[in-house]
Amino acid sequence: MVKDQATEDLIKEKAKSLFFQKGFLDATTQEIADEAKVNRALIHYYFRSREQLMDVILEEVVSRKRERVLAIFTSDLTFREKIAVYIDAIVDQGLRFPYLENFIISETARSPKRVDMLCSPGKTKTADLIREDLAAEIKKGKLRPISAEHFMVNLSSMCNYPLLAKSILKSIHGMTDQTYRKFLQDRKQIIYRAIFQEEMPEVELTPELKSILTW
Amino acid sequence: MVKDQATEDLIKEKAKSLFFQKGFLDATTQEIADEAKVNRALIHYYFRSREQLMDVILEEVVSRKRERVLAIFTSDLTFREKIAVYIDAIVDQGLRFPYLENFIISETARSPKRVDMLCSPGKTKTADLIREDLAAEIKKGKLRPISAEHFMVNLSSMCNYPLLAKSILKSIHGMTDQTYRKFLQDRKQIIYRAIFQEEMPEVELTPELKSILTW
DNA sequence: GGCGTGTTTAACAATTTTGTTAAACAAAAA
DNA sequence: TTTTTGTTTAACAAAATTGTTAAACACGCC
Repeated sequence: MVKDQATEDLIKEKAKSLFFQKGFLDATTQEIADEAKVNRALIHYYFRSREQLMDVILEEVVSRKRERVLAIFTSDLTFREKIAVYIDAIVDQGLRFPYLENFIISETARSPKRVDMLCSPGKTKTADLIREDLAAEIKKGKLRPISAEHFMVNLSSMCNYPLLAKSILKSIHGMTDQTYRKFLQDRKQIIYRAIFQEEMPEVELTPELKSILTW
Repeated sequence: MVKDQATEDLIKEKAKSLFFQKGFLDATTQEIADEAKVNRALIHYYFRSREQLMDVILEEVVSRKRERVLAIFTSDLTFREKIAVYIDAIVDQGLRFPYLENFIISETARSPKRVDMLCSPGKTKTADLIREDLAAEIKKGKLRPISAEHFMVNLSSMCNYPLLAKSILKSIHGMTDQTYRKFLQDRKQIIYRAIFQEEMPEVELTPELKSILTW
């Protein structure tokens, strides 16, 4: 008999749901087991320890995200279309998994080991993916000079921070979940304008790109 | 005999140091006691429970931050000078207390109770502080139209996110602590330019403002 | 059916962590 | 000096949490 992949996946899925959707970033093995309706010892049977379960999940979710970003930036869209799609993808993901980014930030802040796992030297850097496109834009005078690193940090900051600070934002501005979603949707335009000082284009996705971005 | 304020403060200071500077966001009461070189029970004597110690610290640090922001935005600097000073203050604070923002984000994500404590209805919203200035700038055609809320979110995102994602950024770009500090210093200019498309002005602080911002 | 392999469970052990309490202690007040 | 009040400590209790293990179980295969 082979390891029951279904059960293993179930545990992983339920753990993710607790971490990313319900926001129980410090969920115990018991809570995870309850959620998956299995015995707690099963978690140790499949993943050895809580720590390793975290490793697997973090690794999986980050590499998926990397794939998606890679797909966007290696597509044959124009530079500005790529950025528009990137913003759209990141914000949508944040709406669907409200605590994913919090999880990544907390875990990487907690243990440096985790960071190394995610950012090993071989991995492609987003900044490298846009460097040429960016330089071309700047040369054409369509963008103020800026390094690829700072450009990416500006971009991902404006996409991710409002997701991280969700509860604070909601409270300060007295938003409901409804209005918060609306606010984030609006931000897509806002972010694009902050970067390019012009309106965000409508982008027609290729079926291939669409399939990678959908989940 | 009065409660020994010195001891109480010592515990608070050492806890903050663990949380904000050393990054032990989940430090136990024992670790805090060790750091302050006092018996663990003292923490309960002064703060009743770990939870309440957190409350006190979070409340204190956020209200201090609020004071500083308020001082900046109610000063008689020009709008653009205010923004320049704000960027400078937030980034410098992030360099001095690398985990403060992580602490705020984790704690507010963990328990909604904490959020309410920080953002009670009476509190001044930053967005309200800049609304008029912002409208004036826009009317003069010196800035593209944008709501005060989105403007502030853009601004604080670009200031805070690189602090939250410190370990990730360092790892991806192979930065040392040295180069990371440099990167953040450079960002001050970058952020200002991203917002106003022009160089950041040198600002002469009034002694009063300076004293509030220094700590 | 019986055997063997892999899965699942219940029970247990060990550790960590928080919170309480009673007693020791220090210093000011009577 | 004795009392009183507040501070500090050591020891204890309780709860939560992780990890282990041995036994029960399910299922394919001989």
